[in-house]
Amino acid sequence: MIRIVVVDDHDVVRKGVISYLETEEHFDIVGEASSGHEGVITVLNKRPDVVLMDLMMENGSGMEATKAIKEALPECKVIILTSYYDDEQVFPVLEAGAFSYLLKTASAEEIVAAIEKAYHGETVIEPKVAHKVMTRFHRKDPELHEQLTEREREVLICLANGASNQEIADQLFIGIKTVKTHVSNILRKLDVHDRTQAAVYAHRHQLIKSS
Amino acid sequence: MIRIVVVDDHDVVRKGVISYLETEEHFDIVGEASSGHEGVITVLNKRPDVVLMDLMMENGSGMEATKAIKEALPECKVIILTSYYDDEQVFPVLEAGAFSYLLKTASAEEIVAAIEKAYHGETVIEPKVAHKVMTRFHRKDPELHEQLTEREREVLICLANGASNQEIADQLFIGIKTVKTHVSNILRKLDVHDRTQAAVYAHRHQLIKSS
DNA sequence: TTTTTACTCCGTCTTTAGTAGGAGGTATGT
DNA sequence: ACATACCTCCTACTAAAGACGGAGTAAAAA
Repeated sequence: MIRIVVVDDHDVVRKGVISYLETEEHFDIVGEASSGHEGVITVLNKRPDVVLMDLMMENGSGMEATKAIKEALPECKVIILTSYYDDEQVFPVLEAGAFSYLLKTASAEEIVAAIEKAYHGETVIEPKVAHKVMTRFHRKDPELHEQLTEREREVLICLANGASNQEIADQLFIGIKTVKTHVSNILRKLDVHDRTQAAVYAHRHQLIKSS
Repeated sequence: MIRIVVVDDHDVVRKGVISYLETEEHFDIVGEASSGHEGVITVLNKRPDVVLMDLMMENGSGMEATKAIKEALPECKVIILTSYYDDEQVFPVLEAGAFSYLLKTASAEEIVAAIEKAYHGETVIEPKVAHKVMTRFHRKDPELHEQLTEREREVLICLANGASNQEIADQLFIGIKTVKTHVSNILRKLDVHDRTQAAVYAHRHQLIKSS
């Protein structure tokens, strides 16, 4: 089952796409949203495998939503489904983390195929823009946590098990001040704003086994 | 591969048990410790499937360690391997979360079998005490998070995605004071001390998909 | 109807977390 | 000899989290 969320502010389009996708037995539409902001919340709660995202929406752009989703759920594939081809939009949204880029003129079969391919890690780009893209997006960004030192990794593991700074200090036999230094460095390197997000990061990236 | 940690303050016993267990190809001794306190840390970091735990240890009892492990990693099976049969000890340690209870007089084959059974969810209790136990430990404790209200669950999901109180307030369209109230109630109901532990709880119990 | 539960919000207080910047020690490699 | 990276600890500050107690509302259950 491929878990899917559809984000489009045009109700008719959204409902239509959904009802069609539902005819596919191995698709599971776990959520829908009518704005980028709603979309992010829905995606965070439902944690789908694939997101179908409209680029041009009234309140809250699909681009920002894509960026937010990509940051929070790097494994989640966002497929941009846009009304028209715009050179200005393509690259920013791909940089934002979009996985595939389709036009709404695509056939239903093409969209189904794109979802399946995305699920298996294969990108589909509209032919018109494909060649412009192929060159630039084969660099996978290095996992952020690879920047961490050994000690920082140890601290992160304790932190991600729910330990307070004082408890980490006790477990690693260092001062709480030192722990704070490490934590600050971890937060900076992982690009998160507090320890809870760092703990979430650790669990999402399986630095900690979750079950 | 069954991942195992051995905790025993008697070096000879510990080393002996380990070297025997290592002859089993499908066993992976991922850690060892010589005290309950060390044991907890090792288990949290290594996250084994099964823990062999001595009950009577000098510094830090196996009972407290068992309790700590069970709280942090409910899926981790702790097998108590004790020197003698003591009515006073059996029930507390089983209540603390021990999964099986063996005497050190057990044969190596019995221990191996107990590990394999524990891994597959089957409890082994020393015959002498088995009948006393069978009656009392078939109640599975209710998942703590079932006590949460709908709203609290929503808050927990946001929290476990790394949101601050203010961000939760914005997402749910309520005041930050209200969020604080909910968070306090969540912490109490989940029996944790801060939001990071609550986030960890949510990920461990799969209230949030972790990947 | 009364009671209970859930959700909302408030003020006050204490503790913890996190930032910023500096600083000394120890490796390690250039 | 020098530079770099890491680990350690420090002070001082600000912001956030959390505890505690109180309180109003609405809906559901007794």
